[in-house]
Amino acid sequence: MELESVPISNVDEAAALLRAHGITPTRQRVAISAILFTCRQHMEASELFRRVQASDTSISRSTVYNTLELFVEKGLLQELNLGDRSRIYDTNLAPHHHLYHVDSGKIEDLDVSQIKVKVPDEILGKSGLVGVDVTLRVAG
Amino acid sequence: MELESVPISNVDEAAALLRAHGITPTRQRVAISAILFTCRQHMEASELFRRVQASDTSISRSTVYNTLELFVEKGLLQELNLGDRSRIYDTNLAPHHHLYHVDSGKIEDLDVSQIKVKVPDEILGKSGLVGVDVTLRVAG
DNA sequence: GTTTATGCAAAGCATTTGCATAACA
DNA sequence: TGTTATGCAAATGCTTTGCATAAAC
Repeated sequence: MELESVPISNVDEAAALLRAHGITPTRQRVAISAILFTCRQHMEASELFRRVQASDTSISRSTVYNTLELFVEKGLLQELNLGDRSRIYDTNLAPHHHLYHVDSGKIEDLDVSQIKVKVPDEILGKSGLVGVDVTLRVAG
Repeated sequence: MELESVPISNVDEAAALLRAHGITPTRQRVAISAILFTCRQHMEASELFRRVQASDTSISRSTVYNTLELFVEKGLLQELNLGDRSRIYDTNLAPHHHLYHVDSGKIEDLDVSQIKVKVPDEILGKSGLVGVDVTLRVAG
C-alpha cells in the first residue's frame, strides 16, 4: 500500500523534516532518520540500534531509544503492538491495520478503509475508544 | 463475559483435566493448573512463576515456562499478542477479541460475536486466513 | 531401565536508568 | 551560562538454554 511517511533521500531533507516537527536536528537524529525513513516500514528498536552502529555514525543505545520515543511524541513514527517482545516502530503514520504472515514473519499494512469493523456502543460503556487494532494472521 | 475455560476447584479435577488433554499430571503441572484456572483470565508467565513460588509448591522457572508451552500445545491455553514484552496466557479458549484499558492496563475479553469484521477476499490473495485479532483500546 | 519431566544456575536479549560529559542556543 | 542531548556502563526484567538429577511408566 501507499505510505504516508515522508521519504527522505539525504541529510538536508532529514534535517528539514525534523525541524518541521519541532525537533532539533542533531547529527544522531539525522542519522537515525536516514535509516528509518529510507528503509522498510517496520523496524525494531534493537535492530535500528544495530544498523546505526554499523553505519559510519556511531550512536549510543540510549540515544537511539530516546530518539525513537521523541519521534513518536512528535508524530514522526507510530509504535506498534504486534506481540513481539521488542519495540516495533512504523513509519506509516496513517491509521492502519496489519496483515501478518505467520510463516515468514512479514508484516504488511492495510489501510483502515480495507477492513470494516463494527463496534456496538454498549461495549464501550463510559470509556472512549482510543483506537482499533486489527491484525489478520495469514498463512501460505 | 462467560468463560469457556474449565474451572477447577481442587487437585483431583486439575489432574483429570490434564489427563483428559493427554498431559501427565505431575505435581508441578497440577499446581500450575490450580493457579491458572482459578484465577483471573490473563496472566503473564513471569507472574505465574512468582505466584507458584509463593504457594506451597515451589517450582523452577524452566518448569513453568515448559508447562505453559505444553498447555498451549495441548489446547488448554491460548497465548496472546498484546504488545507487552512478556508472554501472556489466556484461559479463555474461545476465539475472542480484547478490550484494552490503556489507563489501567486491564484486559477484557469480547466474544467474537460482539464485533463484526469484514475482510475483502482480495486482501488475502492466495494466503489462508488463520485468525483475526482485534483489540479495542479505550480510555477513561 | 528408558523415557519424560524437573531443577538449577547461567546466559541471552531488549530495554531502562543514572549520571557524567558534550553540544547547543 | 543554562538548557538540552548524548554516551557509557551497569542494572533490570523476562525468557531461554544446557545439563545434571529425579520422577514416571
